Amino acid sequence: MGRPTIADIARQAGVSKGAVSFALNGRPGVSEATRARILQVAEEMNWRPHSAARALGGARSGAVGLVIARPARTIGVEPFFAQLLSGLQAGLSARAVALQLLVVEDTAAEIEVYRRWTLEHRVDGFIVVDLKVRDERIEVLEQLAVPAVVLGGPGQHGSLPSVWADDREAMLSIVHYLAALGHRRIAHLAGLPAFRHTQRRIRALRDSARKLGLVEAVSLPTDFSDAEGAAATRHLLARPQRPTAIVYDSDVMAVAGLGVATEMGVSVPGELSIVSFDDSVLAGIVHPALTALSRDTFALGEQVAHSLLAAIDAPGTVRDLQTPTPRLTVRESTGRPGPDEGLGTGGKAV
Amino acid sequence: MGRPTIADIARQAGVSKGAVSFALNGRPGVSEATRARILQVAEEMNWRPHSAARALGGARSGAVGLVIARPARTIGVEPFFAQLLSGLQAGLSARAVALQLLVVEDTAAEIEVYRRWTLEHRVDGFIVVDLKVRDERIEVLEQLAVPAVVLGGPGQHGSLPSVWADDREAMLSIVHYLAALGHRRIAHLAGLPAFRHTQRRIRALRDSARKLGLVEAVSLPTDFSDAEGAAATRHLLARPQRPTAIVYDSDVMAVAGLGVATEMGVSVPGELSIVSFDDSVLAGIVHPALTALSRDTFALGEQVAHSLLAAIDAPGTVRDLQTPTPRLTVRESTGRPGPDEGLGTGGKAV
DNA sequence: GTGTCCTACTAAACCGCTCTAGCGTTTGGG
DNA sequence: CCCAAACGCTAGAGCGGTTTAGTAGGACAC
Repeated sequence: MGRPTIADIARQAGVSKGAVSFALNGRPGVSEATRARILQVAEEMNWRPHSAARALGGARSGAVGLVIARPARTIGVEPFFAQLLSGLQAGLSARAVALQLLVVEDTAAEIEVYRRWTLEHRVDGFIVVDLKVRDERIEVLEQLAVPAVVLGGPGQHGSLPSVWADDREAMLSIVHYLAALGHRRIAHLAGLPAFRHTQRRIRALRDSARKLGLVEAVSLPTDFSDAEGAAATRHLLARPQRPTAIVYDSDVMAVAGLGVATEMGVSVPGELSIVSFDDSVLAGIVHPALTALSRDTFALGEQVAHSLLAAIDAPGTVRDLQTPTPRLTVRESTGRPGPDEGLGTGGKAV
Repeated sequence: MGRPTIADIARQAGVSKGAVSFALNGRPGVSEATRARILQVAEEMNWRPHSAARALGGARSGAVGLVIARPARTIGVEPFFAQLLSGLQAGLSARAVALQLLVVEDTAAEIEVYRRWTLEHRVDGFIVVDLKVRDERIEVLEQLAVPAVVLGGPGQHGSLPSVWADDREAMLSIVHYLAALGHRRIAHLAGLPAFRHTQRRIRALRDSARKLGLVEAVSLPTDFSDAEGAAATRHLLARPQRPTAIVYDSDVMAVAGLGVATEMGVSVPGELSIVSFDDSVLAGIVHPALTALSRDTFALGEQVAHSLLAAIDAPGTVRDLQTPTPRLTVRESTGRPGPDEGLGTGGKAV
């Protein structure tokens, strides 16, 4: 005999299939004595529900989907994603829900996967990341009427609930910290300009620069890659009037920038302060260790998982959820600007 | 009406459900004219197969499983896993097979998941990583008679096919390179001693040390974490007779080690050469950039995916597959040992 | 003309589970 | 004491596909 089915259990326990189903799913309709007996037989036969059979009959598929539209080879670079993934896992596996992961090339392909997986009943819901400024995915998901949770808000994501952190407030805390140290020329190596969070950070920097009376506060968009991070840093440091502090939107870029500074003989933090908008082991192990915005990405993933599970259980009832604002972890890469602040004498000071 | 089923298509096209099934799956039993008509109707109705319905009836579930037994929070640290994942994705998505990912705490839990997912028909096969010295997972999978591919060999994985690279040869290439530069005291910060590849690397170092007549060649086991990597490095560098070169089993540890050396005033590569057994962006962006063993982890993932798909299609026919031996990428962290080689004068030389 | 084979298709069983309708028995209220 | 309600359970109809057994009709050989 192959794997046992509820019919086998029913025969063994001397009851009907229906009774077995009730007993195994903890729902009323059987006496406690019968339930116990059925459970014991099921245990003895090492029975497990056949996930496909359960998913048929209109029930849940027991999986949720995460589709990421980025060049496949770049995913490995971002500690952020891996951390998020681990957190999602933790949140989902508590309820024995599986995660279906797919990396695609672009948003069109991503949307196609949303369509397909929904129609195929392959997943019960989706997690949406990398929210764009005008995001077409939102309305597709709304139209498909499939539960979904958006990572990154607030607002601008239609009827879908989101889990978000206050990027604006975080950027302000960085700028205030740098300004307090005496920095007046701050550069910002931003991420992809199409992303909403990139826009929010750029705007926050501009606003606070005006309020604090900074001499310069420029945001340069990049593609998050170490290559562009390094190139932009080189460009900035070669200018006659160079910034005394650079804020990087990802830790990979920050480390790459640190490498460029070292290579160009610009001392950190003596002549240049570096702040990373993302924290990970990476920021802590380089030398000097990077001052970075710490947030618990793992916990974020767990939170997203919980919101999604709630949205699947009771669509329409889940509200947006704000996670704690990332806090600045001061390490060794930031300090007062040198005496020749912003005059660009060529990197030999201190 | 909800989503269309084959019954809807059958009605619309004026044929039976069976005919529709034949037509949609490209199997004989319908005329070309009828097939074309059915396909067109299916297209018009935007029909997609219900994955659960298909998986019932004994067919494939269309997903494969990857279960990783490591502390959840550490996964994010290893670029290796993320790269592997991306490669797996690429290999699987070509055949529209999904990847079910799960991070568990220990091997016992991992085995339980193999059992569960197999009995639940949730996946069609597994990818096994982190092969241990005496690995109990192998026989569990053999007993479950589920297709599986092991990453890391050769040998010692029962009847399961494996995809592997020659760790031994790779380690030899590192040692030869360092010896040729003049190094006689080499330390090796290894990974978890329970892993087979850790053992192979340790043995390779010991063998070549003997053959090349090195003064010292010690392997210290770690847990792959940046913390242990840093601690062990600190310990090594504080010894009176310190090594002139350290080989790290992961890039994260190598970067952490570089940080410690910098902090202790030990110049790299002047007084200490550093080699990482794993390459990733990380190794290239720190300063000095790390000499590292490069292998195409993404391609490795693709290869594993292909082997697994083949094993699912035709169990028992898939052979072990060796991937290209990683090659050393020489960057800036290695050089000739200083004149005070191995005498440990306190890190002020050069 | 009859028997045989093939093609193109239909009808229905089946996969394993869920869920509803229904039925016999016990329990409680008036 | 009788009827109604509650309980504990059974039978069986789906869910959406796949697959097998069976059949009608035409081509062909003898």
